[in-house]
Amino acid sequence: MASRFNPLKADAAWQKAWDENRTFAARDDSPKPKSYVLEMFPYPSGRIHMGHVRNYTMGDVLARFRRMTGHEVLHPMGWDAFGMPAENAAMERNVHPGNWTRQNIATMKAQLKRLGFALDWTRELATCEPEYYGHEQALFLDFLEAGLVYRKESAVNWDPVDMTVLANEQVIDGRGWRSGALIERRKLSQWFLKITQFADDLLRGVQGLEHWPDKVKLMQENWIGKSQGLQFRFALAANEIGASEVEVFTTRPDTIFGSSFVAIAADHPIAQKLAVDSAEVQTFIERCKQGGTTAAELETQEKLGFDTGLRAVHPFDSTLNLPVYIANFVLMDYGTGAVFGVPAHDQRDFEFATKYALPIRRVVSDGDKTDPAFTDTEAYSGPGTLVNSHFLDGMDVADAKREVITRAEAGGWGNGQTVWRLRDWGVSRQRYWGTPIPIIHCDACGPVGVPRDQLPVTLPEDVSFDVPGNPLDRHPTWKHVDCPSCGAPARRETDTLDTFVDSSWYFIRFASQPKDRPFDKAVAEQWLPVGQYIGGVEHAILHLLYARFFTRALQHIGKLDVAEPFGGLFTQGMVTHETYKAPDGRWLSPEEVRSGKVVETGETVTIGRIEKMSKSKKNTVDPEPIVDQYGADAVRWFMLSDSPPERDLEWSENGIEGAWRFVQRVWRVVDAEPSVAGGENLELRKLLHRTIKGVADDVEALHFNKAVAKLFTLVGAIEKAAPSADRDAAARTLVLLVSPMIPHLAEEAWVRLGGEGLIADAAWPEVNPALLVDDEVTIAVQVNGKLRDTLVMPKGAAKDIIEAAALASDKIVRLLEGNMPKKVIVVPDRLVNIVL
RNA sequence: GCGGACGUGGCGGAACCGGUAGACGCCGGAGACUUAAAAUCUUCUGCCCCUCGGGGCGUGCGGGUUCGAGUCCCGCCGUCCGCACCA
Repeated sequence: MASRFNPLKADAAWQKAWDENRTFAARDDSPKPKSYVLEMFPYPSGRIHMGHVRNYTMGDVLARFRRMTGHEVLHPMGWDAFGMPAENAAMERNVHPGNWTRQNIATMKAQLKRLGFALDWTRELATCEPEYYGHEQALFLDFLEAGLVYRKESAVNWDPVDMTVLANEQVIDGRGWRSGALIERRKLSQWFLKITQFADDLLRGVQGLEHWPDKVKLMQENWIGKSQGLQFRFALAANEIGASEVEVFTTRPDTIFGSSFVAIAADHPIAQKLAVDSAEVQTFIERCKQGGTTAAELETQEKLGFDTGLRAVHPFDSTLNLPVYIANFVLMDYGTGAVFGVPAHDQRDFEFATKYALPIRRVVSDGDKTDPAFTDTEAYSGPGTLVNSHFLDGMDVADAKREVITRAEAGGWGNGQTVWRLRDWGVSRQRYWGTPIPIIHCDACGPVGVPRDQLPVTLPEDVSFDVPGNPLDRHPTWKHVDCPSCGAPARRETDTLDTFVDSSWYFIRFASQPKDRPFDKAVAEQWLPVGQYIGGVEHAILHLLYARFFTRALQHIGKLDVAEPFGGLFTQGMVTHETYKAPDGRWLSPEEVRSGKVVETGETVTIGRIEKMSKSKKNTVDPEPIVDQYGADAVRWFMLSDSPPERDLEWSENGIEGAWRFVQRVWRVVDAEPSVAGGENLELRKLLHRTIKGVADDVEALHFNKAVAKLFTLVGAIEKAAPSADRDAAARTLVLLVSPMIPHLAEEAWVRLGGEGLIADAAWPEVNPALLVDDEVTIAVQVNGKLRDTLVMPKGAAKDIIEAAALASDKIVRLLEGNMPKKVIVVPDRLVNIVL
């Protein structure tokens, strides 16, 4: 008798069975080939959202599939548990960040469990626990000892009301996002990690990441931003402030004879010196600092310059003196904070020179124009031959660059130089809810590392958030300690580490978690690198770059012999939903809307763009009630259907309904009475084997939507097939094929079919290659490239036989009207094209 | 501005290496079962002509290469993403 699959009962029962059997616990000592599947661990914000569900479903399918294909799979889960939201909650609701976070973790863990993910919960970790961050502190000290950590004064965004440092994203129109206070630039002593020391390695390493999306690789390359050129000094003509030279960096030393000015940043030391005695300079510098740094503002912002009266002497022609300007477009923190301007060959310089009537001199010919007078309306920055450049004339750009660098080095006034866009990583945060930086400041000894036997430096629990500022800093006792070096009274560092540090090595700790050290080298190396890492593109730059840096830094100090942490990377698309607005302009949630009307008031709703689910637009769908209603399998199936995983998936009621129907269809197929009739069905058997092969290939390539389509086709074919032994076999195999995607139903069906053990431990079905080849093929018959007929022929039929058959077809005979074709093209097993 | 991705029915999307465009799903139409509904099943469903045979058009637009182009080349248009005064 046909029954229905009841996810309410099945989900919980099988989740319990997997738990009790420790089915998904990864064994370090397994002889099987190892496979590490990892999704980016979540921030415990409160509840699981659809983005998590999609992300973890994809990883789960791959993890389960890898298990079926004979791998020992590590598929762990943990919590990126430090960060600002916990402190915000503490301030708003007077709860302790730790309680708030741990409560969220408990909630979200329960939610994840209800989706039946094949996770190794024995390795669960939370970055906010001393068992994790204590080891991070040890790594920090390792890096400190290895010279990879240093302390430097650095400007920060300071909110004077909240008395805290803000990230750039938290500064909106120059004001603190929370307090609304005008933000000050303050200089604070901060800790930095020397990521720039690895800039070249990180850049070169990108090339080797074959299983990363090109897009992400490119973003990393651009972020690292390598520029090669010449750094050199201009001598300055005698002047009142006693500056003798100004150093500039250029990627176009070849154009040196086209330079007509030097420009320095507003905060360049020379500008600062000039400002001391000049109100005019002070005013100009102030003006430069105004104006935002947003894209739109920069686009429209005028190039401003101030002629300092200083004159720079051209290194190759001492009779040539270039005016030195302070300019608002020169950045102090890139290169040397000073540039020389070549208006003919740089658009920005061109605009500046036009505005201040500076000479524009052509030194690179674009092929036909060689005249020094430059009359074009925009700069020419393409390739060409040097002209009007003395000894460089006739060289191409690359040769001229080399020549100038050689001469500069020989003359002792400059050097070939590589400049990076990448900055060292400032990791100090003036916050409570983060990893305490294990440093003690002593007046006599300076900053001293906390002795290893005193780790972890734990966060004090008794803190209050009713006053703005860093609770660690105003804690009555916590920071008062003795210097480990000289014993004098000293102060603890009260800054904590950027949470990106926490996520820079968690994947290593997952692979190996001894109590007494961050990880065991040999064990971690068995699992690493992560075979497949899955997460959102929003982490394409920072997290992935920091994790790559950390791994290389660990390799550098000999702790781990792995260069790249993530062998394969996949960035999945977002889950989106339509947005709705009431007539008064407020956003409406999907539950408030039915058939274009506001449920309560009957007002007409404006349907807006399809956007990423977000609380502010109210277009979120909470996964939990959906799981309640349809079960985990339907939700999982929907997450995999239709949209390619790298693209956005639009949540829809119809979509989840369709997924639910599919789950029940599979159940009905399996639930059918076994055949007693026997008999065979070769077509079905062939389709089955094509599907085994196809689904495996698709899952391996993360093309879940294609795998889903193939499974739909197979289910449809089984439904239509008359009872036979082949049909029974197909139904049984189907259960194996869908088991990575809808594992609860698969377990339930496995029992019903008399399968042994858990299907989670079953092997992926074998493909019979003989069944993948067809002995008959359909051949398209075209006339002048247009399809006119099809023929069914034995596979591998000879060309002349196919041609004869095509020409003999009724339709073709009619179309030919007795004419001879000019040409007949035959592609064996594919098509015939008759050209008239 | 620089860099990148993409553009296929009403919708999400398939289409290996240039070889039958629209698989599969959703929506929609018609029908079966039912007192009725739900569920389920059958069937149709790119557009336009047409007398049932069939014909024409069709992968953002305009060209080109080819026996043959969604796929390759050139030029446009549009959407999205990243970076951004980077010397």
